[in-house]
Amino acid sequence: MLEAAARLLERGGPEAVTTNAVAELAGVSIGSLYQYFPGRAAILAELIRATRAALLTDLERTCLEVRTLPLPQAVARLLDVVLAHHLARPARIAALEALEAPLPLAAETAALDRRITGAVAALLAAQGVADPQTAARDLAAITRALIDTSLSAGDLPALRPRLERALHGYLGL
Amino acid sequence: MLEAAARLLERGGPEAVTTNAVAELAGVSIGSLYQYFPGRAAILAELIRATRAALLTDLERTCLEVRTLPLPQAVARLLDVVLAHHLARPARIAALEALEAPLPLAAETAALDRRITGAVAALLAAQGVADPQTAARDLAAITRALIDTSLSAGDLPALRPRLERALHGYLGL
Amino acid sequence: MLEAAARLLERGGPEAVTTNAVAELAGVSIGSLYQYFPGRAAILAELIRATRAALLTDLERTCLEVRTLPLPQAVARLLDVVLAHHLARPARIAALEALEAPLPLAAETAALDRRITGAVAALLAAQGVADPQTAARDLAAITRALIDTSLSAGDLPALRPRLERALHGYLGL
Amino acid sequence: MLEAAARLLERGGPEAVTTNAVAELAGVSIGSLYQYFPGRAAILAELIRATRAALLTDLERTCLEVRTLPLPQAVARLLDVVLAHHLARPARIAALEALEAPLPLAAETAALDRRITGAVAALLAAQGVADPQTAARDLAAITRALIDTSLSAGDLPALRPRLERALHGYLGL
DNA sequence: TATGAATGAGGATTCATTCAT
DNA sequence: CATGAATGAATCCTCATTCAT
Repeated sequence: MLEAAARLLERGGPEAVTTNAVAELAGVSIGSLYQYFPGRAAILAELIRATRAALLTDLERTCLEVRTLPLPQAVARLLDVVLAHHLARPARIAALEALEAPLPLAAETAALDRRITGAVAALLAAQGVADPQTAARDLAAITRALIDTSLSAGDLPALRPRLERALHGYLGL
Repeated sequence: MLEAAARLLERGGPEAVTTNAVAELAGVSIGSLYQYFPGRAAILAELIRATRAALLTDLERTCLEVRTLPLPQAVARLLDVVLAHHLARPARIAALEALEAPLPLAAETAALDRRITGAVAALLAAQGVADPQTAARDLAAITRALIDTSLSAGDLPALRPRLERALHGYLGL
Repeated sequence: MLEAAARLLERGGPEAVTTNAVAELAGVSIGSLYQYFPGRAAILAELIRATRAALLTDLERTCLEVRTLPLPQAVARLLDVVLAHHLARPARIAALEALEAPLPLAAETAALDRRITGAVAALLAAQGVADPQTAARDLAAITRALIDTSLSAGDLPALRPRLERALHGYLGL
Repeated sequence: MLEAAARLLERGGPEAVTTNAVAELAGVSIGSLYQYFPGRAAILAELIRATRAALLTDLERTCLEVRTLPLPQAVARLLDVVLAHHLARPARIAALEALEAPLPLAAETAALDRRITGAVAALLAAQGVADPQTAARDLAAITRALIDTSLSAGDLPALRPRLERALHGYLGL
């Protein structure tokens, strides 16, 4: 059912994710849908949460692994993870991000966000970066933005060096 | 009527922009609304187009003015324009950007986008930047992304130096 | 539309009063129904209110008229009014009364109720009846109850003397 | 399960008595519920029937006991029984009565009703009351009505003398 | 040109009931 | 016998759009 919701979101935006459409595409009845989710909002929320949780898992592990590397290499490794995350299901991630802005993020998802930013911020702090919280947030924003544009322009493969230039510039490397 | 639609969009997101709500807030009848716009989608499209056109006007003029300046100063001047554009009505611009992603951009708006990117690209080309089209697109994406995060984090005033670091880094300055 | 709702209520009880059924029987679209009533509950509430208001009008006038009559005659005149009220649309009144118990009476309807009881209580007080508020309430309850039973037993025409015996007994006449 | 249904009925009215809610509150599965009752309506019907049967048992016994007493005392004894019946679970009885009006009384319940009325009618007939069937019905209606109003007004304790005045008046005592 | 009442397709949600395990 | 996941008809309600005045 989440898979169905994600597919509808990719194809037609948030408005296409109707409870009936999700149920039909998932091959279940609306009744069943409501046995697993309290409502439409919960489906979208869970979609966001699950995606975030997947990224967090990968990112936290990597942050630990690269803690002792020089900053440029550490950044490169984090980029590997994030780019892989987006490349797995490009349209889906983009659509979910567009969804988040207006939505009042569920408590648990907000917590995941804080943990993601926190993990990166800890890494930056250990490397002597000033205001690591803000830096982590900014780097994430830049990364997401360039991935999204490249995605719709179709030149994701060539993005990497441009993205690294921006991030290194931000970090003063 | 566009003003009414914009206000509703800021307050309640896309779902709040119903034809009836727009008509009421604008102080006209729905009948009249449909005499000026063929439908709900057209209102949103025009809202995007008008905002884009305003930015284009400012940017094109500035691009001409800074053509002979060294790149860092030129970038600084363009940033002045873009930041002013966002600061005038922060919530509105953010909401409109969130709106664009799923929407199939109208032909005219797409053309405006191309002119905006083109103007900046011409400037970059004149300064010897490689692949100026892509660079213009990327710089715009970075700028938008950092403005949006800073907006929701509430530290827009302190954004400028961080943003310039990222852009300079991207341009290899 | 209220007429349609009332008819459905008579025939099939509260559960038969669905918004779609009301609209269809009234010969309008559901959309129109929602332009005149904020929701299903409002239709039922208005039905009760209107019926109460009609009774109040008749009863208040009669209370003034009979103020100087001896109590037995006054009671007889009030009974005329109440019986006429029920006989006009017997099933409807009964159904509405069954509806009221669980419903959280709207403020305005509760006010009407108080005015009805108040008018009768004033009359009783003027005649030296003890605890006129409670007496007014009790007399109304007895009257309603006997009308309802007689209605479903089909012997309304013969009810009058029995009803008067009960009321006179209550009042100690 | 009947107990659960009754509790739900008291708390939230007929609409709160959903099959799922009954099953959950009773601590059984819906599947089991449907092994004991053919459907939702049957639960409500049985609730009414059981309550009626309990009253019938008490009333029939009492009718026999008071057969030789003078009418006022006999009435007082019957009132003892009926008032005790309501006072045991005031909200439940009131809710059940509200439920009966629209419902098509099951055959067995209607039979119970006839036996209740019949028992009282026999008593009245033995005391020379005219039209004992109708009288029994009317007395029951008056009693129920005054109990209900007093219940919602919260002055049940003080009801007795008022109720007896009405009943005695009806019976011409 | 302006109005706004009317329309009805479509969306979210509930709940009585079934049936495979 | 018991279970409870699955079903889908039915309900309330919204909102884009039309059209007679």
